[in-house]
Amino acid sequence: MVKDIFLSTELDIGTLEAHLSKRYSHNSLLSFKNDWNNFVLFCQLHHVVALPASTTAIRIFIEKQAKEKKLASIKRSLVSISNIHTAFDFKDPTKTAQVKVALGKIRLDKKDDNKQTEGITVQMLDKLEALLFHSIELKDIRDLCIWHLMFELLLKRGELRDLQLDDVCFDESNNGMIKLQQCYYPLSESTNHLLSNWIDASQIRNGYLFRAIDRHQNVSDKHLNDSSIYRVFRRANELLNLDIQFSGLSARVGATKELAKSGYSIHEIQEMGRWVSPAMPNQYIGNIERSERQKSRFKTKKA
DNA sequence: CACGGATTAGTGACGCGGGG
DNA sequence: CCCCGCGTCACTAATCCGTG
Repeated sequence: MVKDIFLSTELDIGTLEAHLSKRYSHNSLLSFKNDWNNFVLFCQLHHVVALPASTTAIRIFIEKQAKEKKLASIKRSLVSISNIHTAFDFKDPTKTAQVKVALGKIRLDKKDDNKQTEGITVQMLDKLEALLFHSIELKDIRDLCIWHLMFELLLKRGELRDLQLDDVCFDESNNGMIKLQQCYYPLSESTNHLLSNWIDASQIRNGYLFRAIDRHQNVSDKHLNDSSIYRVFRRANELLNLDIQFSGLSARVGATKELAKSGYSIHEIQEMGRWVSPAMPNQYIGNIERSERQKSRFKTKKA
């Protein structure tokens, strides 16, 4: 019986996908699968039924999970369990008051357990430029361009990865622009220069804008891998000799904070960063805003 | 405007490939 | 045979959007 494989901790993505009514992306399916197998294992250890699971079993499960997992992971595992119950037409055991209360407690305990990516600052970018500006190594030219471009355009990792040479264009005054989602984003003079350097040096004529380079300076024709973009930022860490850890989102986070400091409104930043909602820019600059409010209150008091 | 649900990002392990 | 830069895999965690 098909249900057996759902109770075996050996559920695979294909079987799972076949039983879900909605289509999901690969990563989502991967997560559902892992979460579910994890839950089944728990049920086996405690000799309780996983499908359908009792609401008490779910509660004890998440309370145990909370000891080692982040809140985001627990929330997602509830979603996974919910999905599989729905797929088999069982009543959803995660939607009960008992589970909600337990999750609420966990939420309070883990209020600040999600750490935010470290942002890269203008000063750091300047220093990187000073370090590598005269280098003729292809990799140096590429990475320097990536750091600046991602910062200036608030690019996500995936957006950088998918950029094509055709997305680079020039206005009447020969100023560089990048096309993203049908919009044109102008580049600063210095970033424009770094980009031209890269295009000249790499001799890319078409296709993906940023690509892998092996140590013999051979430029691949495929796009730069997600992991590689992450490594490009970790390289910035090493070059700057910093304690903090950068990641593929560092330019986006750093630029958001920098823009807020320069007086841009949340709405403007949201548009620049192509966020659909202002929630994320709000989160990134939340601390700055609060501290600014504190400062201004201090000023008025003094005056 | 908090939260539920879905997607994307982070990250170590491992392996590849070819010049030294 | 080693090494470097990268791609792939496999997983966890953070981001992000719609909605009520």
